[in-house]
Amino acid sequence: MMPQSLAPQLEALTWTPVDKAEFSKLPKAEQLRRIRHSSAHVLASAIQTLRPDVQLAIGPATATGFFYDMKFPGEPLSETELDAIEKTMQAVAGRSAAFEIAELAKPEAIKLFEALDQPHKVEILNRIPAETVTLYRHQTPDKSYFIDLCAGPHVPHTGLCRAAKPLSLSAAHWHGELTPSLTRVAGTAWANEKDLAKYLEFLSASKARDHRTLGPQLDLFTFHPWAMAPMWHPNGFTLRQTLAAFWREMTEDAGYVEIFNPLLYRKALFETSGHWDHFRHNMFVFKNDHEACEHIEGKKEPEKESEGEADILALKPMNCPDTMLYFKSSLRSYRDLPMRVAEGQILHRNEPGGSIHGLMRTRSFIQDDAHIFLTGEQVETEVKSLLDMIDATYKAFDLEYSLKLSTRPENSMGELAVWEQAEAGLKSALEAAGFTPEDATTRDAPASEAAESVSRYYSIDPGEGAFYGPKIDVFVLDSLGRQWQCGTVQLDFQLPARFELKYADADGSLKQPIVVHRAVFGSFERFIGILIEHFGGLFPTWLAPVQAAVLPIGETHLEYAKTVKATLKKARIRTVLMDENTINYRVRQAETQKIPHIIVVGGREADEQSVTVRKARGGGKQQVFALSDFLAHMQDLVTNRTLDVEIERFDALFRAPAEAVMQDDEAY
RNA sequence: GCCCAUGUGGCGCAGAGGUAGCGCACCCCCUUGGUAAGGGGGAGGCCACGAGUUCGAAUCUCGUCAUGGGCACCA
Repeated sequence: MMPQSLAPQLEALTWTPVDKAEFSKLPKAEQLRRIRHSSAHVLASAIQTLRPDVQLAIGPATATGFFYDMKFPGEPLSETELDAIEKTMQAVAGRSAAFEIAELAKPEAIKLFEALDQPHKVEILNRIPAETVTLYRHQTPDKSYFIDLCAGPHVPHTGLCRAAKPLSLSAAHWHGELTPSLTRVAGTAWANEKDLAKYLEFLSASKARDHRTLGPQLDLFTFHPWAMAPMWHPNGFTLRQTLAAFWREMTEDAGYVEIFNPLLYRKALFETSGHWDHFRHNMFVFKNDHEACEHIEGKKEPEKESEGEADILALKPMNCPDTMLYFKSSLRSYRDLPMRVAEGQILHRNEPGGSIHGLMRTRSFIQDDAHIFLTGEQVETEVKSLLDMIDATYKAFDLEYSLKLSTRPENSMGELAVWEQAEAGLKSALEAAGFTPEDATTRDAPASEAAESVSRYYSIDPGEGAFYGPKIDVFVLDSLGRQWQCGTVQLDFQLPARFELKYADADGSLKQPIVVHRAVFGSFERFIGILIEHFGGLFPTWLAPVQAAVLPIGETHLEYAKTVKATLKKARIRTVLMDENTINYRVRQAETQKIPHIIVVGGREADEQSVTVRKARGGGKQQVFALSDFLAHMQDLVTNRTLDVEIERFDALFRAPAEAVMQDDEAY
């Protein structure tokens, strides 16, 4: 693997072992970060042993482990090789070989990595401004050295990387190239085998709360290869409707009106909005053609260039453009502003195949969408109250979230000055709502200090804004620690201009309003996916598709069971009667269906007009209520939207976002 | 869209170049008395789809579609 001719040159360098004493004094989190980054080196060395032709790119630490991007010029790497890689990694770790550093002038380093046939390393070197660079090496079981261009820092020896395991393999893009050229081998690494075992156990436990597992199991929805989106079953639809009612209540209380527009539009609408230029390839576009079937059947030749422009139709991918049409439908006054218009219609986006993911990303979905038309002076107050609404909503589900401010992207529309003004507006609204920008000091603060106020920070994502304006996004983690954007608040100066929106101001002059796009849940689909995992399928009573099950002990109690069910049903408590098979069997059925209240009635209950209630996930705990008291209790849970569930908290370690902790350039 | 992997009755899985098995669910009968599976019987699959190799393919090869893990994208 190492050309013999290079050996003298490398030996001539001064190799210094990583300081053990210094490492042992580091905080645990920093040690772990080094373990993970060093594990990437151990991985790379193992792969280089097995596949000497591998060309390495970057190998940073992540929130739960590490990855290394690499290229295989010959045969691609297969998942079946991961076992062999793991064994070799263990052999490398088993040697407890020292990590050693050497400094080298950049031109020398370039020559070295050219000789080693490592073109990506050469490319990285050419981007580094520094005069000298550092190399790290460790010995592999075959007594040769694995040498990597790397800023470090590392652990003292490979033995500290024994609780590491390669997990997956995927494609990765090298610095913005369109075609992926690299293979990413990702793995997990921990301070010790016990933590590793705990994490692996967490991964398999997460599978059980994955919404894609729980959804069909609880009869909420299923997927079908012919359907372009999830198919909602009665239980799932009930859940959606319950959530939608919550949304309507919220928006009505906050002074919104709701409109209802068609799904299908002539393309002129999207040309006006600008979406046609930016997103038409992700829209479902077709020709209004009564003879389409004949064309498909080959009975008719498609017409060439004769089609009228008006015949090109598209399914709407967002609610903004048609909401603009609503605003324009009559002359508006400054007295109407802020004008808050909600619309929860089905949206269709032709998302790339590989991005579709359960409920989290679908080709058809509904947003709890609304647009607010307002003046510049109203922006800060309105955005602040939106942030308050978001906070209240997420608290209602006991969901942890993080906020991200996304600024002007490369493909932005409009003037720079307007963008800057908009970004400043969002920042001051964030601050008015009590959020401060996250910087290095807050992020690295010990967890105990940061815990109380962690959601009071927001991060900044430069260049990630929409093409028409900056935005604040709300992110929530799924059961596997992946981040998903849910709520959003977006400023837009472009649509009002493109649609020539006007309102009459107090002095009678016509002025242009600003538009705020906002969603609190984001999409119902995604939010429900998050909720399923958050509650592990056992929803709080108010949300549960089936809120109570009535189980008569024996046949003689069926009449009373029916009375109980009728009483609850009459009060719109979603209740089912389960009267087939043994009582044990039915209790088990109700438990596995995660029905929050399992009501068992026998002779005693019938005599006393009472119910014995077993609370799901309560370990079989029972409570006896008078029927009327239980009804009042249920009504109370529903009207107050009480969070009557225990939410399982996973170790914060495992819930951390699966993002690279190190930046590319630190990690070379 | 990209790379790798996977696709076997509704679901979860086993098997494997000579034409398929288990558990749950489903249907029928009996059973139903106090909190997580009562008993017996039955039905259900051209092994994702299309082509190729072969005397013979569910099994091997190629393609398509779908799913999974990431990447890229995300109005």
